[in-house]
Order: sequence, then structure tokens, then C-alpha cells
Amino acid sequence: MTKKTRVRFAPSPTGLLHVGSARAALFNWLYARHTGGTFLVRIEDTDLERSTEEATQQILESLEWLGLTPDEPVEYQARRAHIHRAYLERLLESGHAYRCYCPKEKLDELREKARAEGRIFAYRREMFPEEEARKLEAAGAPCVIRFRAPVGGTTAFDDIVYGHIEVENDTIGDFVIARPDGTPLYNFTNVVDDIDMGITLVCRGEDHVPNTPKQIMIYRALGVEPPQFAHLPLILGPDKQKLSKRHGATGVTEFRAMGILPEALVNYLALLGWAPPEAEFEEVMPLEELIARFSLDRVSKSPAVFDHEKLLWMNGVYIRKTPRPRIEALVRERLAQRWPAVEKPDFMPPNPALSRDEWLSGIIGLAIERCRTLTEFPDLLAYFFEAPKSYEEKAAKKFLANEAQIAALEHVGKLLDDAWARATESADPAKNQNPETLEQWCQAMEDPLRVWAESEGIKFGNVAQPIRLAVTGKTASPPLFHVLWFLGREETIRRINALVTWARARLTESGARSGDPPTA
RNA sequence: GCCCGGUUCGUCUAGCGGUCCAGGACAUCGCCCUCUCACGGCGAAGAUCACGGGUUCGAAUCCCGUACCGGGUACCA
Repeated sequence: MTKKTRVRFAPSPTGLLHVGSARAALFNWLYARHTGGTFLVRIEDTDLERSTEEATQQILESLEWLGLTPDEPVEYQARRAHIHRAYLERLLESGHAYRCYCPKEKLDELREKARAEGRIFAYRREMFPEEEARKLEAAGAPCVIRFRAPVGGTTAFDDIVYGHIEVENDTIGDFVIARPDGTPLYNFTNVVDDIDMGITLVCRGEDHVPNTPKQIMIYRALGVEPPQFAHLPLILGPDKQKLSKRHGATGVTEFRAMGILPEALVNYLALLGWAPPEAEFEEVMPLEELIARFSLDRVSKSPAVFDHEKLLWMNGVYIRKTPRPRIEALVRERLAQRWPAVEKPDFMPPNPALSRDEWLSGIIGLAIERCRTLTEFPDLLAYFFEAPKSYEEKAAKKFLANEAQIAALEHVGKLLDDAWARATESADPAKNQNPETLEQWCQAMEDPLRVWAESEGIKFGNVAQPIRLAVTGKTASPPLFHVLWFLGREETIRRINALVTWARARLTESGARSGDPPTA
């Protein structure tokens, strides 16, 4: 039995949880679930004026929203200073670290010189005279603590994603691990905390590859076997530059606000840089499948462009496959934001045969196949709450160009009203919400219109479209009779009449302008 | 500059020496369904596998070089 795996996600709380970080968190989480290990979160708030409490909360909330919750309490690096100090002492005592008094100016000079000569700059203890250091020390001058890096040879590791990576030790040099005020630096704290927390595998962004050899040196100096490493490629924007705010939404909270479901984001992110072993697979994959198939060695080495379109598509699929009550609750929140009356107890749906819940459930059902995000619902359903304020001009021109067409619409309105009266008399009101009877009701409305259209030699589409225009103001909507049902008899007829009046007014106006008599 | 990576359809990717004149998904286009729009179904188009050399009977797959892109080069994380 091998040791239980322990992985961690270690964000620095300097802003929103970026999708790139979210993916790193996800991959760590998936790895932990897949291997039956432990997933931890460590907030790297080793101060910097940049870390904020607010960002910490945001990040934790985002993780929770995604379902990536840690298996043990969240660690805060700032609270671990005593541990860092102890390890620092150890390195100092063993001679793996030393106090460096070399002033900044001299450092800059050396760096400049190396650069001018096309050499890499790697500081070494020998570059600053021993006696001078001692003098400064005696005078109580400030100093940093440097790690004594091995001289000559190479440091190598086998990255699960990138394979064998090897660098010359002399390209690294003695690097700083603590500031003059004693506060430790990233490469050091990271190693110490990972050791202390028993991390067995470090999975993080590709930007940390160059840090890894330094960290391995510290592990060795401390006599600890380094963990495994897996680095993740970057996420790019459409212009192939590192994904940033100017590419649109990049923060997890922004996606949430956009009406993306966490499951969809997780699924999309999982497939960004990773693919299951099967050559052909269903990309919309439940979490359990993701966990079962996940492995870090199938992560791609090359950076990936974040494709908003594909995320939107996947989100639409998730909205459709998620159990209805949950979607309805989410959508109702958003509807209530625009029309607060909806959730008030005295709200009456326009079709009195339906309860508020039935009605809301019904109209949400009509939009569900036409959306990709939750935010689209209010727009998609607006005409159920407000009569159209305008009509699509092209459609008006096509379907209501003359008095004959207008009169036809007027007549159709009457046919509908009659059919509606008959249908409600015969229907069992208790079963109105039953889809089967709704279908029957639709048929009862449609039949008379079809019969009439045929007798007049009018294509059915030319009957349906003007009605659609009257009730929605648009030429695209869910199936017409479903719309009418949820809109109710009274409102339907009112809107048809409104369009008739509007069309007549428009006709005489344009006729007066052009001087032509209205064509019949 | 120097160090370290990367490069397969517009995008995400499969491919780990022959089964690939390269498979899937999104997007695009067409058809079907149809009262419109979607959903769904079917189909089409789309990649000289960055380029140039090797190795091999045989390379997208191995090696070298070039180009381009990225990361790093801190008393940031």
C-alpha cells in the first residue's frame, strides 16, 4: 500500500479566483478524489500589501461554489511564521543558508555586468568579501538570508506533465529565502509548508517550473524527499496572450454572475488541457466520470485558448440536463430581479387557470431549450411580463402590408377567441397543467385556424407569424400556442387587437405620406 | 541577453514508428423536424501534423537545427 496522497491548492489572495487558478484547484481536487487522497487549501497570504481578507473570502466562496472544498481546515500561511522560523534556523545551523550583507547596489552592478557579457547572473557567497561581511555584521547592518545552492552539477526532476527537466545548478546561484526583517520568501515558505502539511504531489501553474529546482534544493538540504511535481500549461485568450481581464470574464464569480452553472464550468475546465483515454468520448461528463478517468499524465503540455463559445454551449447542455426544480429556482431569482412582483404573494398569472408556480414553471420550460446561460431567461421571457412596445419592422412590412392582411389578423383573433371559449368549456380545469392536455388544448386552437387558412388559400405560417408578432413583438418565439396558453385569453386578444390598430394607423400614415390609396 | 518549455482543423483535443492521404467536440455551412426561433437528428467543409535536416524499409509520432509563441530571470507569489 503506497502512502496516501495529499495535494494542496495554494492561492495568494490578491484578487478574484481566476479560471486558471480554478483549473489548478480542480485538477488537484480531481487527483485527490481519483487517488482517494486528501485535498487541502492553503492561503498564501505571506503578506505583501497585496493580500486582502476580502480576496480570501472571495476565493473560498468561489471554491465552494465550484464544489472544490478542502478535506481539512483551510491553512493560512501568515499564521505559520513560527514553523518557517524553525526551519530557517535549521538551514542556518547546518550551513545550507547564510546571512548575506552584500548591498543592493553591488548586486545590481553584478547583475548588469553579467547581462552585458551575455552570462546568466547567479549570486554566490564568494562574490562578497568575507571580511567586509564580517564588518557589516559587527556593525549590525541589515542582511538577507540566502540559500547556499550546490556548486556545479545539475538539479533535475521528472514532471508528470512536462517530463524530465534538468537545469545547471550554476544557473541558479545562492537565492534569497528571507528578507532583512526575517520574513521568509515564497520558495522557502512553500517548501516548508508542503513538508509540514505532508504534501505528496505539487500540481500548479507552469509559471512555477523555474522555481522547482530551487525548491528541490531546499528539500534536499532539509533531508526531505521532494514530492512529485505536475505543472499545468497556461490558459490563453483568443489572441493567444495570457488570459486577462481584457479578454472578458476571467474570474469565477464573473461566470457565476453570467449565469454559468458550476457543473458546466467544472466540466469545461476539466477538458481544457486534459482528455480522457478514450479516443472518442462524450464531452459532457458527470463529475463521477471525471473523477474516475482523471489522471495528470494525460494533461497537455501546450497552453490552451479559453473558448467562451464552447463554455456557453456546454452550459446550455447543463441547464437542460439539470433537474428542473433547481433550474426553476435559479431562474425565478433572476426573473424576480427584473419583475419583483412575480414572487409577491398576490401575483396572479395572466392565465387564471394556472397557479403562480405552474405558470412560472411553464414559461421557464419554454425558454429552457433556447438558452445558454441563466441570464438570458428574463430577456427570453420578457413578453410574458410586458406587452411588446414595438414590432419587428421587417415582419410588419411582410405580414401587415395591406388592409387585407390586417383584416385577416383581426379575423384570426376572433377565431382564436371562439376556439378558446370552446376549449375551456370542454377541458377539465384541474388537468390544465398536464402536458398531454396542454397539447390537446393547442390542437383545439390550431385546428380552426388551419381550416380557415386552407379555405382562404393562406399558408399556415402566414397566419401564425402575425399572431406571434402581436403577442411577442418578434418573429421568433417558442411554439405559438404554448405562448398563447401562458399569456391567457384576455391578454392574447388584447395584444392582437393592439397590433391591428397599430398596423392600420401605420398604413394610413404611410398612405397619406406617399399619396397612394391603401391597397386592399 | 540568458535559462526552461511549447508548436496537429478557426478553437479545445485524439494520436505515443506502420491500422492516419490524421479521429472527436465547439463554432461554421447544408438537410431533416417545423407555425417562427431553438433543441434534437443527419451530413458537409475544415489540419501539406510550424519549417528544414536527419534516423528508419516506414515518422504527426524518435534526434538535431531554425522560426514563432510563452514562462522565468526579484529582498512577488
